[in-house]
Amino acid sequence: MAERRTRADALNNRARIVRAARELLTPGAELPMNAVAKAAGVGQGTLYRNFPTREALLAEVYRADVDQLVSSAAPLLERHDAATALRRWLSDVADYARVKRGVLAALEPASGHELAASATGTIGEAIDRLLDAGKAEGTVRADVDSQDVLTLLGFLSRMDEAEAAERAEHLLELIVSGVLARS
Amino acid sequence: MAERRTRADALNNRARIVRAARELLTPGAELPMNAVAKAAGVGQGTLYRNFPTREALLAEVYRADVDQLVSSAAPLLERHDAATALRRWLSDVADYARVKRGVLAALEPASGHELAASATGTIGEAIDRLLDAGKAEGTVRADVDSQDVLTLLGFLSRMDEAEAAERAEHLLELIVSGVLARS
DNA sequence: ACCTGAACACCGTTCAAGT
DNA sequence: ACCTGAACACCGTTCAAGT
Repeated sequence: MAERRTRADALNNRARIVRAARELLTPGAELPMNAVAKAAGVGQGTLYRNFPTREALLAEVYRADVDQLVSSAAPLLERHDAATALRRWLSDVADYARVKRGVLAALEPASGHELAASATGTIGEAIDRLLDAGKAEGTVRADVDSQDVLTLLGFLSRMDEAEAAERAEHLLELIVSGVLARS
Repeated sequence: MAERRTRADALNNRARIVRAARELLTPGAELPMNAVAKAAGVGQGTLYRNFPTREALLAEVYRADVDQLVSSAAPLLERHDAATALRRWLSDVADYARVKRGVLAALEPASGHELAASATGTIGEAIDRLLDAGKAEGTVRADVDSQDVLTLLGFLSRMDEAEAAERAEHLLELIVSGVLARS
């Protein structure tokens, strides 16, 4: 079981791919795979071995941001009732998604394929903690799971920029309202 | 203002394009524009003059179906309270969207571009009638409009087949729950 | 007036050949 | 063991040339 040493150039390439992707992701944010490889100065094959799908690449680019969102859930739960904490946390996530388009879409586990490893796990767990607290309070519907919420957030983050600016906040309010229990 | 006569071959081509598109749209339902032109036996230019966007083409393909959905709203409102009518109608639409993927996505007016003419108009009006009846009853949130509902339905209809089969119904229930007023 | 289809400018992805 | 980049098989869209 000796830890296989990864070659230094391989590590280096991976880092450069992630950095290049981050730099290419800005406003309207298309992200052609070929463009990433070129900007990173690697062959397309290298890109694909490191990141078999665009989602895998995006998940890595946004890992730090996502970790921060995940860890912001616990403090909210300490200071507020669960319904409020949930509402605020989702609002934060939506704000974040508005500037960094495609984050949630990358995290949302696309039907067939394996739940994209740790990132999806932890963000799913954060949502579950919020939902569970709300269910214990009786303020969140018992039949809602983190999967539902992630899917709905994924929808919002796929809206194009203009539409999101106008409507995302209001739609999130409707979604939250649907997740909360009738009183 | 004399009505300009359209050439018979042009009318014919348009009809063949629509028919070809309908036949190509089946299960997993990709719809390459080139494939439509080829199947219709016309040049790509002809396709593009008749239907500048894929959405325009889809809207035409599904016009009859959409008309039927639109006209099914009124009878529901006669027989049920508005909340029930809304719920049933949305459920019908979702069922329909599950077999004919992409219908709603075609109708949802994409941010910038002009509301795709009559179809969007009438389906929007059908939703508004349901919502207005609900608002009069006090069972629908006052701040919801048909635009919101169409956007949310559009999301659902863009899920891939496997995910839709598993989750669409439940997600629709959450959405309806969000649209209804707190009691 | 309307049509055709070659042509252009892109994609994502693979894989033989190199080091 | 890892890399490169040419090559393949697609897209959507345009526009010169035809009828």
